[in-house]
Amino acid sequence: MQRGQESPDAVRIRTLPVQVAAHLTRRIVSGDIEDGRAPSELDISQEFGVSRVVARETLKILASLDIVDVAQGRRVVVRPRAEWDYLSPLLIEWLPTEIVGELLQELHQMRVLLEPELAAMAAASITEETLDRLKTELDRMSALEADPDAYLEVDHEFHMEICRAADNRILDRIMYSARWLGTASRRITNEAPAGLCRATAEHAEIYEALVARDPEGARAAMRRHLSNNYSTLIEEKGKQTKRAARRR
Amino acid sequence: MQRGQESPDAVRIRTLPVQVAAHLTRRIVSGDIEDGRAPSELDISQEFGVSRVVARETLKILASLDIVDVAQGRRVVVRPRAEWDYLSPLLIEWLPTEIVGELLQELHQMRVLLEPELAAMAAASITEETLDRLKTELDRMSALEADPDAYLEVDHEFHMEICRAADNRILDRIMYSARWLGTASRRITNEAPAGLCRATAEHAEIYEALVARDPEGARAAMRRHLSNNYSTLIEEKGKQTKRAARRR
DNA sequence: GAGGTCCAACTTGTCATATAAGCTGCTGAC
DNA sequence: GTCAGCAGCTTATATGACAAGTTGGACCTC
Repeated sequence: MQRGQESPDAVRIRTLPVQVAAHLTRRIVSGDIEDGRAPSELDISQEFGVSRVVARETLKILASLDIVDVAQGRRVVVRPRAEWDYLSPLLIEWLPTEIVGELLQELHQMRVLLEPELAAMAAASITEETLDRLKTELDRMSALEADPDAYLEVDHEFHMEICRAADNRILDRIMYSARWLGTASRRITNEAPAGLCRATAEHAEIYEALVARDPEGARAAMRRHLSNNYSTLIEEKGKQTKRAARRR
Repeated sequence: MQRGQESPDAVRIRTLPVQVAAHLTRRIVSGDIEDGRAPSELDISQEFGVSRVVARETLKILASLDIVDVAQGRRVVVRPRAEWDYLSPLLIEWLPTEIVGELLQELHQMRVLLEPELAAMAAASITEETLDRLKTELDRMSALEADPDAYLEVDHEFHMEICRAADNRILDRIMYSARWLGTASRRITNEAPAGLCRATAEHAEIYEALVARDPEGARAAMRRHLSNNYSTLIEEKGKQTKRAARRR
């Protein structure tokens, strides 16, 4: 009766163009398609047995990720990998885990640079309503420590709330992309978040600094939080590497 | 909609879907389309006199900018403006100038946070080849002070080179996405009479710190450079506002 | 009347075919 | 050797048809 209750792990059915784009991207990454020459609409429709419409939308998707260049009359060309849109969760899903792992660290590096400043900015201009919402989320988090997935949902919302309070659409957009990136990569690596208990305490510290409208305090609290995050990230990566090594 | 109906000053010929997407976005921004209800494929194809294929691609474009949500069977819905992809050059082109002006300042705020750190990171790991390229660009800039447009090209390349040297694909992508606005803001600032001369000196300072592999120095030099940029940006904005007021 | 089932209408997803328009590289004239 | 021009490739757009998913209301049950 009630709809819209998709479980987080629900295998979302993706459209044909997305599936084909995933295949092609993986082939490009693996070096199966030589740089500079990508298949045309006709090639794609024949090889994958789809209509030209689907082949066309596939190329549009790849173009929107800056993976290829498409123009009328010209052949499709693969763009340099350095220019691909690594902020897109779609692309991240298609990349091999070792690259995703690297990107995760680079993502964290970005968060370390931005989030403490965002917290400081937020402390200067945060509203009572936002503080109320943060408090609510704080309570929900401490109640959800047994359910990592649900916890992470609220965790992200907590961080995004602070980001929004900083009142900068560019920075907000960046963190919004980062949020999806984080969940996408977590889905790939299937990595269990650790240290939820500690995280809650750290969130509380950030909240207190915001309530006090103390930019320095908020910056410092956020910085502590992220540096703790980083250690667990590294630990988890270590475990993964070991697991991967054992599998060989 | 026939092919020659673009506005006269539109230099680049854009595809039909892009043109229609521009129209629709402007209508949404102006409040002409009530939030939460966007036109369907059929509505679009009838109203603009285009085929369903074009209407469809239009919606795909809007969806890729997070302006709308599209799913099979469901009606198209307009997403909250706070979640639109303000990092996309397409969207920016379609927004009214006052919003673009605000975004310009928000972008600058982001650069102030990121670029000094990028410079510091680069100083720690920069290669001789990159330093050589930076030197070349430095020379070209001082030779191009009479030609603002060409100067800006090299200016941009200089900043991106440093960004690339920091060796972080996420941060690189962010700065790359911001390229359009970066050049836009730099074009404005460098319209100021003494702008280019001072900018060249500041670039040289950054370069020297990188050669010395001095993170602190590079960070400080970049910070000075950006804060100078900012003062001229504010001045220019003031002038523009006055001009606009006079025109009324 | 409240609550649930089911279907018809609407919407997006995909297919097939045809034509227009733009680019590339080769041919052939000079 | 140079360059105009054409042939053959490519993407862009149009049209019509059907598949598949959603929505909202009619209708049925209790």
